[in-house]
Amino acid sequence: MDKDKIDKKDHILDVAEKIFSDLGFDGASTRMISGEAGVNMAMLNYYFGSKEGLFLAVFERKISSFQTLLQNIGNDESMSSWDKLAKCIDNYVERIIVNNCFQKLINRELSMSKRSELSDKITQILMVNVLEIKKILDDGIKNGTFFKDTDTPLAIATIFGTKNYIINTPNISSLMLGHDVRDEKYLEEQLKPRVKTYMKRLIKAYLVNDNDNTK
Amino acid sequence: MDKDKIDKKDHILDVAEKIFSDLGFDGASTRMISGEAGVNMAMLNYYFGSKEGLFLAVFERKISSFQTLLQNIGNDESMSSWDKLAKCIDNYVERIIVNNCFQKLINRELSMSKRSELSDKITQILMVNVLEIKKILDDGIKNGTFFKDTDTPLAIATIFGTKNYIINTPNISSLMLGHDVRDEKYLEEQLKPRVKTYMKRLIKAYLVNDNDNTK
DNA sequence: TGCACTCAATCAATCGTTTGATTAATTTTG
DNA sequence: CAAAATTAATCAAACGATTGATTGAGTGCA
Repeated sequence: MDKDKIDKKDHILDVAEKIFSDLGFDGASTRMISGEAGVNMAMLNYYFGSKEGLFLAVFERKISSFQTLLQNIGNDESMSSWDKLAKCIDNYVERIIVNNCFQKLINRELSMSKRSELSDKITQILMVNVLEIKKILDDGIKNGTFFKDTDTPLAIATIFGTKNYIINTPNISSLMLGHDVRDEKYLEEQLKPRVKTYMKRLIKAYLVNDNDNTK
Repeated sequence: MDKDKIDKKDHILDVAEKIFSDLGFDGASTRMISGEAGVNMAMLNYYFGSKEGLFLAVFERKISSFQTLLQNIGNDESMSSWDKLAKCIDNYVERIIVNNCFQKLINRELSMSKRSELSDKITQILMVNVLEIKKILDDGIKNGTFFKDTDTPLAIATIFGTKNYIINTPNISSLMLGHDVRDEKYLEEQLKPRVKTYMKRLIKAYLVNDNDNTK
């Protein structure tokens, strides 16, 4: 039946996403993916044409779900600049667990030196998030809520970069934290609230500081 | 002569570093490296044991000088905790931006979770640097210089993560900053001092804050 | 029968590594 | 000192394994 075919393709994409995320494009083999997915190896080429076609299919599926997710970021006029930013941070940290293996894929692709159509597409989509936060920061500086000499681009790099570091280098962050950051229970119950608290305190100390912050 | 042998090994390491950085560990082949370096393929195994051994040799050469630098800072009794940390940040920013293509490689390999042998060794080497900074932070907390409720592991994640984000996602950070972060002149003359200033101000605001920082 | 799907078997290419022979350099020995 | 013995360095060739991809025979359903 048609639905079964779609389910099977989707299942292959699920497995491929995981394996590509763990091992990279070169490190992942088509045999491994087909074996893990429980399908014949020839199915990958039959469905997706090639290994690269499979990789692109994984990406496009994720990106389309990303785009709809981004649409419900609204601008609440009743909130202060800081409350908006705090809510952004909370929401952002909240989402790191759901897509964390895909996040690794995205960052690895973006770090490749060659400029591809794919990385341009990813950049464009991620910039929506970035610009959302940038707008909040700029507004807050304009209305005097935030430190006027704030380095906005670097502050954004800190928010995204800190999270990326924890997720993308799990070996190191696990050693630092004393727990396996890949353990979902620990992630949900301990690390998530901890990162939220830390990130807001860090950013607030930098942005909303009324003593001498110039040296 | 002995010096020639060292020069040849060094030349191989130079070439290997470039190719590994461009293509990743899996993407780079031993044939490509030996061909580019103008040596017989067997020499790689003769000198470095294996492809992985070659990679680790490249890696250790890169990081060893930074490691001793960090240790010298940490062991300097004449500096305050904050001055030590500030110097670490300065040196770190100074260093990574020069070697940014290799840094990207390291992060790519680390983000692949399953390759046990290689990533474990990289982790082990990088942890020396992490622990050096952790020691400075812990000392500063103990002697009252730093905020007592500092989340040390996450603060470290911020230092490393912010820098990683800037250089690993050059497309995005270039758009944010309004300049191409891959332009070496801009990197050297503008971005580097800017990141140093920002990073120290950010960390200081978080660590050395005497007003209410608990909410 | 016709069509979409599935499979084991196999393809050529490339991978990292090993081998055995050869040359260059060094040390030991008479 | 010179010949001999030993070690180190280098090379072309080939190793077995694995890679992504293809084949052609078969499957079951419409």
